[in-house]
Amino acid sequence: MSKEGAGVDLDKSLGYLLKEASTALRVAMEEVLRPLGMTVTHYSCLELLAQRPGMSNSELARGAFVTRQSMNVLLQALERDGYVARPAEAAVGKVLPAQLTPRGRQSLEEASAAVRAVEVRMLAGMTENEQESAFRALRSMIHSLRGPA
Amino acid sequence: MSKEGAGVDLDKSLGYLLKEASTALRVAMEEVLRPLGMTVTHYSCLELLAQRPGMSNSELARGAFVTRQSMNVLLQALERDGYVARPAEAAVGKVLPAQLTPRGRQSLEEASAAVRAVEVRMLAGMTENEQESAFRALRSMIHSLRGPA
DNA sequence: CACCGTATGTCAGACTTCTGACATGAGCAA
DNA sequence: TTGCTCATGTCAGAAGTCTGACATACGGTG
Repeated sequence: MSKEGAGVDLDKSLGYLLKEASTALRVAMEEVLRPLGMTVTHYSCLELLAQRPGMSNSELARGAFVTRQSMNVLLQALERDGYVARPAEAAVGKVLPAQLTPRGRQSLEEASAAVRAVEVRMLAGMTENEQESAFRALRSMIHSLRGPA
Repeated sequence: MSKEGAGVDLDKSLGYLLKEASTALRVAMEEVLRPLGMTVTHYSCLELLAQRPGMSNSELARGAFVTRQSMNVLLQALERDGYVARPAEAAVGKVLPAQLTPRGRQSLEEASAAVRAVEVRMLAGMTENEQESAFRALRSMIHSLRGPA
């Protein structure tokens, strides 16, 4: 186990650290969601629908950071299992607004509590100011990355 | 396109923002790596090997945040294509130390420059102090998430 | 009106990554 | 020594996600 190499500049890369943090968060979420029989994307979809009922498949995909094809697969499963309901036909255009069923809402409740606990744990040891500046830093990175293609 | 809903607290969640930033970074990296015929994991593996020659499959997996099974699949492809070399048998134990071939080193050079440019773009508009505090914040989050299982 | 660009929902196939499992080898303790 | 624990490399199958493609529908401009 060669633990010590050169002064690997990966240790100084904010990009690498960002991926590391994101992975740690995903792993922690998977840990608490697995006992509930839920994946992270699964949960994300339900959470988005709880906060904005009527979102379309494509909107959900953007909100969960996956392609609309992936979200479609998930939505069909969630619909089949009774967590989500969509009209059979679009009232206007092709957009099918999705909604949580009572079962979906109930399932989300446990998951949401578990995920909130993870986020609280993640922020433990950070002051309000530190959280605020981290928030602004992440916003800035996102903006810069998306800007000049 | 209902863009305005309730005051979605996802907009205030550092966890959500973390995932958003990480996704933006991954997308930006994929954009510049695709013309080079490389994926992010592909690049990560080569970069790790450049900085710490002789890393094992399992070590590389941890460094690239994937399972050792996934890294093994990638490593076999990289070996087949001549980017990486591993001894046929372990000198001691089962660990097979991997190394970049000249071709791997050359391929990495272009990729590394492209990725560095992305990171520079990401940090544009942030002062040295802001970067430093973002660094500490991410480190803190990682530590807190991994600590109390 | 017709046209074109954009966005959506969906299907199909391929790729990547994961989980589960097994055998091997190092390290340590009894 | 024997036994136990942990880590590693690897194979096989399952699950998730992606790219590519198509038909459809809206919104603007000619």
